[in-house]
Amino acid sequence: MITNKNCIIRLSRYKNALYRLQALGFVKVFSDNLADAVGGTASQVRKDFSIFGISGNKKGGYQIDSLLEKLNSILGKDQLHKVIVIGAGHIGSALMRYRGFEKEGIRIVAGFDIDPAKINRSNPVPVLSLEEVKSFIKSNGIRIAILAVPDIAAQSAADLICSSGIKGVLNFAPLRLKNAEGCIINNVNLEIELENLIYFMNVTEKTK
Amino acid sequence: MITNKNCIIRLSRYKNALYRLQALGFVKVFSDNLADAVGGTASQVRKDFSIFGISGNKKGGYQIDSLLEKLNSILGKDQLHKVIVIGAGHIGSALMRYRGFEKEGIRIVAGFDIDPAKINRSNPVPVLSLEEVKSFIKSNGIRIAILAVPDIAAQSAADLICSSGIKGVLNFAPLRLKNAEGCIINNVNLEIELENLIYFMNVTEKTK
DNA sequence: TTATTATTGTGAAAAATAGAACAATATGAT
DNA sequence: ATCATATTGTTCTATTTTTCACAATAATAA
Ligand SMILES: NC(=O)c1ccc[n+]([C@@H]2O[C@H](COP(=O)([O-])OP(=O)(O)OC[C@H]3O[C@@H](n4cnc5c(N)ncnc54)[C@H](O)[C@@H]3O)[C@@H](O)[C@H]2O)c1
Ligand SMILES: NC(=O)c1ccc[n+]([C@@H]2O[C@H](COP(=O)([O-])OP(=O)(O)OC[C@H]3O[C@@H](n4cnc5c(N)ncnc54)[C@H](O)[C@@H]3O)[C@@H](O)[C@H]2O)c1
Repeated sequence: MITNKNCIIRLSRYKNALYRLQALGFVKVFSDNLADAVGGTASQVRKDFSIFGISGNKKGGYQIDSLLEKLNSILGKDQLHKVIVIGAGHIGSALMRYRGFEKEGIRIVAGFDIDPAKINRSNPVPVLSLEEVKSFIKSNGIRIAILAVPDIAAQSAADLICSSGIKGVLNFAPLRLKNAEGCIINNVNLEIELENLIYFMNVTEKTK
Repeated sequence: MITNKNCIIRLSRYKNALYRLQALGFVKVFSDNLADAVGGTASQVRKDFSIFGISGNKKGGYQIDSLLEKLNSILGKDQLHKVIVIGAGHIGSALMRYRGFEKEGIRIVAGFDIDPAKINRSNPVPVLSLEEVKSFIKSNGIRIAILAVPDIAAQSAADLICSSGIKGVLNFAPLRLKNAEGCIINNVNLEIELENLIYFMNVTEKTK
């Protein structure tokens, strides 16, 4: 089993680059084209493919369409993923209004909030009461949730949705959540992203 | 020079955990407490500290206050960082309204948009015209920008701000930007984050 | 004071990841 | 039909990152 997160991120990048190349009319691609496109080495591209049993043609490179098919299958993109958002505040609303996920086969189907003032059943993405979340998850077979509630509420919200059948959570609250058995929690911590950027800005500055 | 991004992210996590412990009244901490708090191993905590010349006391652990001082200094948190946001749309507005950055010494001082309808000089965080961005960066000594414009506009916006003196960019547009010499661009790609989550959900499901 | 214990700091080992090298081979040229 | 060339697939090598292990030593107890 591949546990290398960076490797999987590269697969996503290859896939995105391939769509761009395809849109430009290209039919085949070489490992060094892909390396250029995502900022890696040709050797790593081939190694990544080799790990997943993807092969091309000696001297002929890779057929973009069949390569995309394989990558999409590995990345689970051969099906639509329904996602819910917990917390319809600033971040939650921005995500619910974002139309860019659809083209990736990711559809935000509903938001949930504890504040009655946030509830709106007639939105393009309806915002429902948190009390309905359990039954919504079960009856719609939802497996993925984005957590965008205040820090203080994040753990209890995570517990609630995981016990309702959610298998993967993308958490925006800047704290480490205890994850329930069988549920993966990934974090998007923007404070830390900025701190990281600042660190590397400072060291490159000093080195120069 | 340390180029290990994960290591720097861990330093941020240690720092955050230390503030929580401090708030709970703790004065000293051991490597295994920190390991528990951030989800790592005690020896990695000590190794991370050792890399940066941070030392504690044999049998006595680490003094939280002096440890925080050192981590904060490494992470550049002994000064306020002024940040601008380019693109006052969904994501940009959410970030500008977010009050959680202040406690991290990160202050969003202005937003910029190309759409006159988005301009609002009386907001708590004013939204100005993109035409003003160059002079704003120079006269306020801004070094960091968050890029939250549509994909199609991202490269030209990045070029503009980097040539105006920005040294670090946190980019939300889901594409790889060519970075100008002397300017670091880090990406927050939520599509890829979700894809990654889906991949690992699927493999753990299959393995189980 | 001396012994015991807990914890650090770090060098060495192991594991994971990336990169280089090159044989194998398909393609296109002559 | 043969040769030259370009590109893959994979093995081998190098680098990076993590973990282990334990001597050094400070704190505490006897
Ligand atoms: N807004 C940002 O730019 C930003 C940046 C970084 C991190 N974050 C983090 O993202 C999270 C959300 O931030 P935000 O700015 O959107 O906050 P927000 O206050 O705007 O929105 C939070 C929403 O969650 C709802 N809520 C509270 N408890 C709930 C519960 N138990 N179940 C469901 N809904 C609940 C609130 O009613 C509110 O609508 C926070 O943890 C914050 O730290 C936000
Ligand atoms: N909203 C989300 O949840 C989300 C999620 C993932 C990625 N993103 C990415 O973040 C970026 C912004 O998304 P959004 O939803 O906030 O878009 P948006 O359309 O709501 O906002 C973009 C803003 O940028 C402004 N703009 C356009 N060109 C500009 C320029 N050259 N300079 C300055 N401002 C300019 C527009 O006027 C608009 O106000 C996009 O690249 C998007 O793909 C957004």
